[in-house]
Amino acid sequence: MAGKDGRLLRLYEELLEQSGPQECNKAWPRNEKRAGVAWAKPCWWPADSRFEVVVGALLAQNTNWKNVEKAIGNLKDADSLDAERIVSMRKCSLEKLIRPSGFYRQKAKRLKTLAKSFLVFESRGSPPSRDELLAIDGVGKETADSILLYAYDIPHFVIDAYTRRFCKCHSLLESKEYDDYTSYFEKALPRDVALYKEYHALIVEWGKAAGRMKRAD
DNA sequence: GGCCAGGACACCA
DNA sequence: TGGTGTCATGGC
Repeated sequence: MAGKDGRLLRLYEELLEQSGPQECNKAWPRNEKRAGVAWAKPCWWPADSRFEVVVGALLAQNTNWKNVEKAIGNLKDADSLDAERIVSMRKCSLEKLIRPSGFYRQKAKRLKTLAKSFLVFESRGSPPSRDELLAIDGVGKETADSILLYAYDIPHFVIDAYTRRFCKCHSLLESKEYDDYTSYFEKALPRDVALYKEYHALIVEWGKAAGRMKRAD
């Protein structure tokens, strides 16, 4: 572990001890219909398929996860949580289904574009690169890293509002640059998908608990 | 009624 | 390059 930030690892161990593992290692059935990279369901990220992770990553932008769950629930109820269905359905119909997630007009347009790209990645049988994701309208760095880590098991540490808050609270780092956080975490931690998922999940749960405590004051 | 929540992008100086 | 406005719902 030479060269790695011991403090970040110690904080990880503390969170793990306090909250327990957020992500189990159990391999789930490969339930993707199409060819592609093997899909093992991540337990912490609530999704039944790779495409559901992709949809969740986009819909979660600047909104509460409960609103995302409602939108995804609507898609499931309409039997429309499927890339081909989303590509082919009318935009106004998609808007109605994802309305609870907020910014629904913008997200419906972007979701259709993302679903089209998803089909390309699946049909060629290889995961997207980060640059390919970033070239898609509505996919920024956080969304791209969430998709790579949770949908494709590619080690990119996800920097979200909770991660920034965690770094600030523990006086680790404070910056406006996304890449500053990325390089901090990825230099300090061993490059490991399970570790990245678990650490991010623990940070999110830490952030939610901190938020609840703050509101209770 | 106001604030916040697992962002991204366009526009302007 | 940095700041600001826009997109919008739902829970507390």
